[in-house]
Parts: sequence; C-alpha cells; structure tokens
Amino acid sequence: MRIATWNVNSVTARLPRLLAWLESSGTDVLCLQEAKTTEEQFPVAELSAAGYECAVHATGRWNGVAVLSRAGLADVVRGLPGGPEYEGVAEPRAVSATCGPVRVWSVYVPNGREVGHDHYAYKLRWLAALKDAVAADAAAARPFAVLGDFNIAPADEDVWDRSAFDGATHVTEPERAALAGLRGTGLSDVVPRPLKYDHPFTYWDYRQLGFPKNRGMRIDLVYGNAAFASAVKDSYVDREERKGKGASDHAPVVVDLDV
DNA sequence: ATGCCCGTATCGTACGGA
Repeated sequence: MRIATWNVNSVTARLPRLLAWLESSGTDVLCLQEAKTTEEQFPVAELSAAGYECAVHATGRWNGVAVLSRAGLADVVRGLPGGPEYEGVAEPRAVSATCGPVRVWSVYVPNGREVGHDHYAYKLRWLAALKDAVAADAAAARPFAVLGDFNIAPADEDVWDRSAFDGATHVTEPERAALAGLRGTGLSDVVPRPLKYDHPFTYWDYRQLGFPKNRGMRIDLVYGNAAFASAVKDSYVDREERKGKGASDHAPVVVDLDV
C-alpha cells in the first residue's frame, strides 16, 4: 500500500497536478493539507472519477485537510478532539479515517508565526491536544500514523541553514519537545529518503530561488506507531512534484507499506 | 533550466505562509 502526505497549497489551484500525480504515483491513500476551500467546493466529483473517496474537513479560505483513499474509507473524524480554538474559531486542521488495514490522521499544525505570538502558544496547545487525541491509536496493534504538515523541523539538519532561523519558529525547543511528546505515545518519525542532495527537505519557499538553491525544510512528517513503522518498505520525498509551473511549495512524502 | 512568490478574497490590496 502506498500512503502519502502533501500540503497542496489550494486543492483548487492544484487539481490538475493532483490528479496527474495520484495517477502517476499510484498512491492509495493521500493525507492532504491546505485545501483552502470549503467542504462544498472540494473537488469530490473529480477525485471520485479517479477512484478516490474523500474525507474532507474544510471551511473556506484558510487551512482545510482531507484524506483521499482508494483503499476504503471508514470511521471518519473531522476536527481535533479537545483541540484549542484560535480567536474563537475551531479551525479545520485535522481529519482522520480508517483506510483498509491502516488508520491515519491528516494534520495541518498551526504555523506559530512568531515566537511569543498568540499563534505560537496556540500551536503548542494544538500539539498537546494532538498527543492526547492519538495516544490510544498509537498504542494499539493496528498500523496507525499521523501524517501532515507539522510546521516543525525536528532537528537542525532539517533546515538548510540553522543560522537563518535564529529566533524564528519551527526550530524552537518547545516545538521540538512537543514532537518528543508525540513520540512518547509510541510513534516514531518515518524519515524519507531524499531523491537528490543530502537532506529530505519537503518544503521550499517560492521566493528567492528557494528550490533551485535547495533552501528547504523538512516539516512534512510521518509519525507511525510500531505496527506502521515495521511495515515500512520505503519512503521518499517526491521532489519532482516541486518542479515547474503550478507547483505547490511542498513536495509529497511517500511511504510504501507492506500491509 | 528546478529560475528570482503564490493563492484567496476581491478588483487594488491585504493577509497568510515559514
């Protein structure tokens, strides 16, 4: 089974490339982030025609997540149980589903904006709620994983230049401690292979030749429980999808499972 | 060329992204 996570930066803008990539990659289950549309406007018909069922949690201009599956789709949960609100809104940043033998969460962790910003505290609260929400599935025997845009580089080597992030979010100790807390539930970081260069970056800024200069970050992560991790045959970042006109600023992370 | 930011909401410009 081929499972992937991809922040598409608007499912509407990305639809042609999304459909082409699903077909060319042979992905069975895709955890998608930044749909940037409403549930009503999500391209369910096009994806259904391509053979995928959709579990969508999306409310408009910002955020929005989905699980696309051609391996079954059951027990859908929309939203993060116990998750915090931001400025009075429970944002659509998490959706989970069981796809055949595997249960997955698709998550879009809050950015944090700046250290000390309300959004940064929100990010840490959100991650604490995620840990509580996944603990039971993480400890269970069924293959389970949380996949998505975590907006955290787990280690200094996961950004192209650590000094460029002094004082910034995504690399701070509290954010990394939140990831460690998640690992403490029994999940481990399934680190993909880079298809080029030394580091499996998953995101490159659109600006200032970020991709050609490989000024990237590894912030799209796959956190799997023991059953999931032991079933991993291969994992890689499909950087080819970052190339060319109409690319997202994130590349898909692909995981092949022997399940 | 992988090539100097993009998408949405909205119709000139603000916001978010990281």
